[in-house]
Amino acid sequence: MSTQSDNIFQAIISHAKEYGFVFPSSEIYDGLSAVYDYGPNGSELKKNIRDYWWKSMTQMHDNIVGIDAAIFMHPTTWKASGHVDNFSDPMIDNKDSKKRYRVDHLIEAYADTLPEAEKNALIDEMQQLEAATDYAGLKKLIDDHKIKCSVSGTTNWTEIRQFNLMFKTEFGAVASDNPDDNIVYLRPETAQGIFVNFLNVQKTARMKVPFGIAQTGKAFRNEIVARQFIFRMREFEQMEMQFFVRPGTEGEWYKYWKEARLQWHLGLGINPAKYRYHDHIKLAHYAKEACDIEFEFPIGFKEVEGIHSRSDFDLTQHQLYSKKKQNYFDNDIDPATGKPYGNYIPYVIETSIGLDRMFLLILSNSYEEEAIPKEDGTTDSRVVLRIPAKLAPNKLAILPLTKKDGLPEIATKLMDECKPYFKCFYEEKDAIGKRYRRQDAIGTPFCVTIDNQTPIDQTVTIRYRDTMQQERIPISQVKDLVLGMVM
RNA sequence: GCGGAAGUAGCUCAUUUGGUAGAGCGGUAGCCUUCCAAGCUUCAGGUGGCCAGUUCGAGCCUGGUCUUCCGCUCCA
Repeated sequence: MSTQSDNIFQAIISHAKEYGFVFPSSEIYDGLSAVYDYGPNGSELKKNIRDYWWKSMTQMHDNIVGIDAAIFMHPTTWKASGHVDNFSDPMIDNKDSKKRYRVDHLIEAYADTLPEAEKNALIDEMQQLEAATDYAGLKKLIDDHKIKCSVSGTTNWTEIRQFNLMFKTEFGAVASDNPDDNIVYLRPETAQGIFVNFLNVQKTARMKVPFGIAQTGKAFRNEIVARQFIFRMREFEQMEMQFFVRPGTEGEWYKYWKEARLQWHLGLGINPAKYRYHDHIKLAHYAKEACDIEFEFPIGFKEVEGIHSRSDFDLTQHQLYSKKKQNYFDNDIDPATGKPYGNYIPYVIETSIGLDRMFLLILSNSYEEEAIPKEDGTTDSRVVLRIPAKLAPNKLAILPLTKKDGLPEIATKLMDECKPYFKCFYEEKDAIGKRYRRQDAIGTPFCVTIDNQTPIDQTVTIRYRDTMQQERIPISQVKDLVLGMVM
């Protein structure tokens, strides 16, 4: 990361706070690590992004429907999904070098130095201990083999501790004798709320494969390192769509959604050169094929969205753990046999985008510090957020040039006319130039100014944020003109 | 978690060796202004991150603590 892009990132964070987009959580108590709050402009922008996604999924696809599942889920959900076992890595620290290791990495690195037979025996033993979550046994394994820290060269280890990905809490007001009875997790992904409702949705909405279920909502993960502003948060919001397909067709649907999702991003008018795919080589336990859509943030190319071919892993797991059939009966005729495709567990293509990351993407892509040459030879500066008009917190600022001569009355009338259709901002104080700059700073795409000519011929000037150009139009056309640009 | 740096007004920063804090910008209210951060005036805003210690006296010295930033470590 260069110093310059680092400075831009810092400037964006400051700007976000100063103009009411993003505040550090609980700031008066010195903040809470990796948690942030969205302010007045931020919550509008975030909502607009969410709505834009939701509409593109559910309204623009007649084979995708939405749900809103609870954050709390039955704890067995997370055993079935693999989150309980696969995402709690045991860790160990060397007391001399202060280095922290994942226990499996430490033992595997040591095993690589051994002859083949000894190596395999050691790995086997480790895996059995891991499966039994026998931390004492793993520690003994490290001690018995005198495994050293590569930095300090000593065997002075702490006890093995578990790193928990999921937040745990207690369910029910009455304590149980067995504390495990009451544990629920805050969901680490929204996807499982879709999977456990697969048949409910399919039957009640009368959906036929291929079809999708969309959902937006909060998810929670204990990150090891909490940095990089809202890019990596402990509480964050996902926008996910799980698309259920006939087995054997998952390859073509994976390709379809991989392409469709990038087009969604480009449809916002963002420079294609700032995007790239990152295909996964090493796949998660549930994945068949997977890629990320990465965006060039000021901190480098980072993942915004993932497209995963999850096979029938999740539904099969839930069938296993719940003992409830998750079959779908496909009445369509298979041309190969002349008979219906019949019963099967559908395969799933997942598209999963981080709403907060998308927010940061829009902010990063929009932020610009501009130098403007003035007529007298000096230069002016402005900070402008070139937020796509359809996502901007405010669509239109209505500005009477002065507070006199009946101009505020005309402006208020225009405000009342436009308000039901899109978010407007009214301001009559300070010089017009200052008001324009304030709107630039929060990304308002259009300003109209009511001046002394307005009462005479019912025209106003409309000023465009990106070019700073203005033109004179009839006041009666303002609403439809803006509406046409923001829909 | 480890190492380094930094915490003074909403923001950016001053306050020469210890003597109870200032400026610019921003905000507020008004005047004047007919289109890009203009001018004049008004007002508000800080127990100097927090807690101890040294001292007659601490924003400044000492210790602790918290937070943030940078680097390392980890990352489905």
